[in-house]
Amino acid sequence: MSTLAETYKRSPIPLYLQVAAALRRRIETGHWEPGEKISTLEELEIEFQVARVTVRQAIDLLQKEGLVRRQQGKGTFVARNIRDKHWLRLETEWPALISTIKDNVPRFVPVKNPAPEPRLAPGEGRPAQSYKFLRSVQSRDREPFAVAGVHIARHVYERAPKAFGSRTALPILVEMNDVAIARAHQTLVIGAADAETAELLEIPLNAPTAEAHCVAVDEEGVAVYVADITYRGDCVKLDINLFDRSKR
Amino acid sequence: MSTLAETYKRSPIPLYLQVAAALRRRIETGHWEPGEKISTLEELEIEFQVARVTVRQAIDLLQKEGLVRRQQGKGTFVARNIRDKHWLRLETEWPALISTIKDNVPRFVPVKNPAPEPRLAPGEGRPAQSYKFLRSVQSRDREPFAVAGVHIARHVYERAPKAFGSRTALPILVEMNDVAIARAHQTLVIGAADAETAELLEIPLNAPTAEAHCVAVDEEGVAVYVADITYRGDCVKLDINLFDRSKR
DNA sequence: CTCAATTTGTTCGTATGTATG
DNA sequence: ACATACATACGAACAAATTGA
Repeated sequence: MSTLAETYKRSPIPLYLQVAAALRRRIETGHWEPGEKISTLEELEIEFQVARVTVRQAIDLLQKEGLVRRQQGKGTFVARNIRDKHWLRLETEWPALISTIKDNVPRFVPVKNPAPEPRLAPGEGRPAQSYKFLRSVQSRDREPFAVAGVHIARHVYERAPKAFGSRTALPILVEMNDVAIARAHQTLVIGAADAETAELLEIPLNAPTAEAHCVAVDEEGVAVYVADITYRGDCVKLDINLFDRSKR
Repeated sequence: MSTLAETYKRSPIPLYLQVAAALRRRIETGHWEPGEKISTLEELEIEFQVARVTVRQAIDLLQKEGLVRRQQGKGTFVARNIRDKHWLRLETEWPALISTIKDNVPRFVPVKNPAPEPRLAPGEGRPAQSYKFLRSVQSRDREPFAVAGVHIARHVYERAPKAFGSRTALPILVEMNDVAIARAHQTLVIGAADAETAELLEIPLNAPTAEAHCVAVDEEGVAVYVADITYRGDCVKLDINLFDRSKR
């Protein structure tokens, strides 16, 4: 028995969209190179076990997206001018992290009242008495790639409110050489865009996202910086250096 | 004008599924606690700007999933027995990584011929002359959470074929104290499950995944271990230690 | 040039799913 | 619960373009 049908049924999403996503992926991963001919309708309808019209509907979508070009009697071909995915590297080491975000220019967006409380997991430090909450959208080439919700301990914020209102917060914190950061860490999970995030990032509702939760703790164990950053899932790439004996 | 409609239109996915996913997420993130009453149909139809029947349809789904319980005349309530999401921590540091995967018991699955060539990005080392390719499913509590495709340099594999056929490869490599690993690194992106992965992981086609690409290089600069591991997106959590002056 | 094989394009009928008011 | 409109999915048949024998 075909287990493919079971896989389809696991999702309530229309068949042609499931097929389209599978084909899109083959193109993105290079399974089919730019300019190359993809499988024929007949091969695809057999492989995916769906009707001819359904495969066509899926390919219609890809054509609208500019991913493929069709030619009657010849076949369907991957477009030649696919811009290779430009990844946004999320840094996993402190100095690199700071230096990459230093020059980001966030667009600050109004905060709905009341401002949310920072979520602090056990071991992420004691909360400060009060926080200033800022919300901003980070863009590159006019395209938004992340929304950040940042809590800054009030006593830290008050020392440079203008700076915090115009630049990303972490580098400012680092430059304050009398606010010593003792520890910083970050967790990362895969999530999905809620309505507000989807609108700010210009992505579909529930599109996959990377949700970073970043906390910096001062020498008294107080969490002076608590950020929740939601990245577009389709552009982030983590590069983790596990081990390097050659340099050390 | 409502920008919500635009957000909906960005996705071809049926409205009630988009709404269902949004509600599901509120429950999973704890926006609505177990046992708590969720918004009324009327509130939801206003918030999401859809017809009442569409909201009902969305909630029907959640009820089938066992996430909510409805009571005529009272409201809809979050189920009390939602098992809290148990995250699978992906380690980002070498010793922790090795020790956590050391005791994993993979289930090896047949490899389709021909075995794929390892993908090596620039800077990831020279390829070995030949590789042995193994494919396995990793599970926890009987639930599969990752599929791994592992390339092991042939000359390394031949020294302990039985071990490589029954345990995870990295710890075996580490134990071979004459095969010196000079560098190891890992990249991580968000992907989507293809048909084969979906079936092995028992998730819907195109469900979000975390795709890890892990490479270990020996002292001659040869990539002796190249793994592509696909994790279920709904269970992985990265914990990245950015900075810790308190211990060092 | 013609013919056949291949491949995409189009249409029809039917059944079911989605969304509204 | 009902009536309505449109979308999704199937199978089948036929049309049109391309290719090579």
